[in-house]
Amino acid sequence: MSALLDTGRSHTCGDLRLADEGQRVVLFGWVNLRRDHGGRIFIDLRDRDGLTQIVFGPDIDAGSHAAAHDLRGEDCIGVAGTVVSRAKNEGKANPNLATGEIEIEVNQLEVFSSAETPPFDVSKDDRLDTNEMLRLQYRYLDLRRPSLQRNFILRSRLGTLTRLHLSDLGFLELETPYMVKYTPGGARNFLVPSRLNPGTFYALAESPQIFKQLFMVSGFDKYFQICRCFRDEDLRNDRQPEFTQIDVEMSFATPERIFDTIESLMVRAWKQLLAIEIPRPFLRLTWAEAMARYGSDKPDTRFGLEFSDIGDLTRGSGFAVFEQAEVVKGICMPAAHATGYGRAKIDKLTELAKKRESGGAKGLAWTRVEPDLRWTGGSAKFIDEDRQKQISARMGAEPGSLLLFVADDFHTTHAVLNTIRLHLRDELGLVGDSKAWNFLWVTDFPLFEKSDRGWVSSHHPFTSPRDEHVDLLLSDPGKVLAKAYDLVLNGNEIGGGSIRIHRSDVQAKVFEALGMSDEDKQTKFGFLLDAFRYGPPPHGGIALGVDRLAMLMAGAGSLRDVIAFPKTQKGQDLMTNCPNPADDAQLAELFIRHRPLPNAGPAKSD
RNA sequence: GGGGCGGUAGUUAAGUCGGUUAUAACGCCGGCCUGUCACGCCGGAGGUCGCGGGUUCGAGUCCCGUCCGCCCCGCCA
Repeated sequence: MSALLDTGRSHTCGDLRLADEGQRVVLFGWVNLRRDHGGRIFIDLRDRDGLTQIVFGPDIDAGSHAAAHDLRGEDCIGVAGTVVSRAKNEGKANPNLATGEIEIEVNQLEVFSSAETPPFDVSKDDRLDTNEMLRLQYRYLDLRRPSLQRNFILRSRLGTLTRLHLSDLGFLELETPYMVKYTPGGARNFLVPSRLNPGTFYALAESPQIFKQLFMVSGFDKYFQICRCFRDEDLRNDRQPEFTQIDVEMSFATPERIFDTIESLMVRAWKQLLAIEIPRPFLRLTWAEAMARYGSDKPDTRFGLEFSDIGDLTRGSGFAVFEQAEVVKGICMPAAHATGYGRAKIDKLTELAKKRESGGAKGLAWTRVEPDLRWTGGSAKFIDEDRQKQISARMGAEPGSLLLFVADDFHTTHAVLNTIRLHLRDELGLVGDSKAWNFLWVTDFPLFEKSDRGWVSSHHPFTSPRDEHVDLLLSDPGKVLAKAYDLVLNGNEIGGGSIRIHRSDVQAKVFEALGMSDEDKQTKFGFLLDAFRYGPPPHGGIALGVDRLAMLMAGAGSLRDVIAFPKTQKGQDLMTNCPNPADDAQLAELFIRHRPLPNAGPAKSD
């Protein structure tokens, strides 16, 4: 039996202040750091709320003092004692601690459990520089660190606030299945074999998309859910195989009504969780404009270096590189940054521009701008002076500016200049310690994208085209714009959605444009098409990535720092050693035959 | 599927041109210490240099293969 446990905790380790002096308190927590001076032992006691210094001495309580000698880092203990002012107690306040003006003189110590020496230093929290493999293997210890605890406390509050806010606005939180019908196309699914139906599979839901639309058909006109989604694609720093989204759908929606809902949620979250006021309405850019000015559908609008289209000015210049290209665009580096940007750095940029993963330009043209806006160096000798001045003026150049050009097809030019622009952002520290939060709606995405298998949906096949483009669906699918939108924050896509199709004739045309056979439609989405025969309301919605939101709000460097038990880049959980092989009996029950693998073993065996 | 970076003590890292017993800091263990807060002082233990093979008189170092981690491209309706 534990006396202290029965008494109960009176305060957390972040609670106590000078005003509490003289109180008898009970604290529970972990030994963070221990400073043993012989006759005085100081311990920083840690819980998720903070640190409190506790003091042991033979004159305070001989038994506790003796026992404290054997305490070690990460022991879990309970203490009872008196709150005293450090100043009055021949000590000094610690300005680095919220509780730094007081300490607890302990006269009752109980060791709930002692800890082995941890594999890494839990108390050192300033840099999470331990090998991430080890951190993930001992995730429960990693999660004891205050910086990670802060992230998860923030994340928890974001969820609570979202539920409150959307409920206030009249939304219902409804659940949809995670085990759903397998429909190939789109993101790769995780499959779950069905024992009761041998040879068949469920898929783990990659999104609640179709079900939330059916909720609209059912008349639950405002729905939301904070739900998990599963996609069997390769991982990235900001991509995990299972992730959480705030899923929202509204009947009788317009894009503006959805923007209003989401903007109010974001503003409230930033205000309550970060004490930051975000101005409304958020900036809006059409997809075409975003591509033209930034070469990206998720532009970072915290800094300039926007593109200039100079195709019309280079026509007839005689400079083959420019003349033979479909699109000629440039970025103007202001003199302040261009000074000291020497030939070596320009060569590095050229190298970057040529890399396949940057977009693979044939080269990077450049020049410097003179006081009279004429050029020197680089491409100067290929362009006559009149054109030089015109281009300089178009690009907003000043004396000393460095101009960078890419001339290629539409896709390559924009992709490469986008890479260059983001590279310059990081290299020149253009956003640096900026506390800017630039929210942006990107609207009017193309409905379809060209792929090697023909036209495919940019968003998903239930996305509504703009009304005036319905007639183009079959005649000129590439020109059709969608009632689709993304929410972008500082260059990160944090959400996306659309107004959906609710008219079966329009849906039929979209399926046709996508080259889906009648059979295909019926097997994959028959139930949805059926549902739409019974008075579906016009509707639309959006999904926000909770993990990315939490990552940005917390200032975390990786999605893994806001997911409690994340997977590695190979999709493994190093703590539980998952995924792992299933035994033959279970496989037999599922009618799955075990075949020897080419080269692979279990997750990790040593 | 492709490109790049990395793996040395419990942790973080150094390790030159291939050459003596593989270093340092922190942590850990023992001792001393009544005002520290990254406490201090004295002493000590701790290594399959990711793994396998090769070159060499000799490999942490060079070569080949392989595993794992991270970042990026493809992929993510």
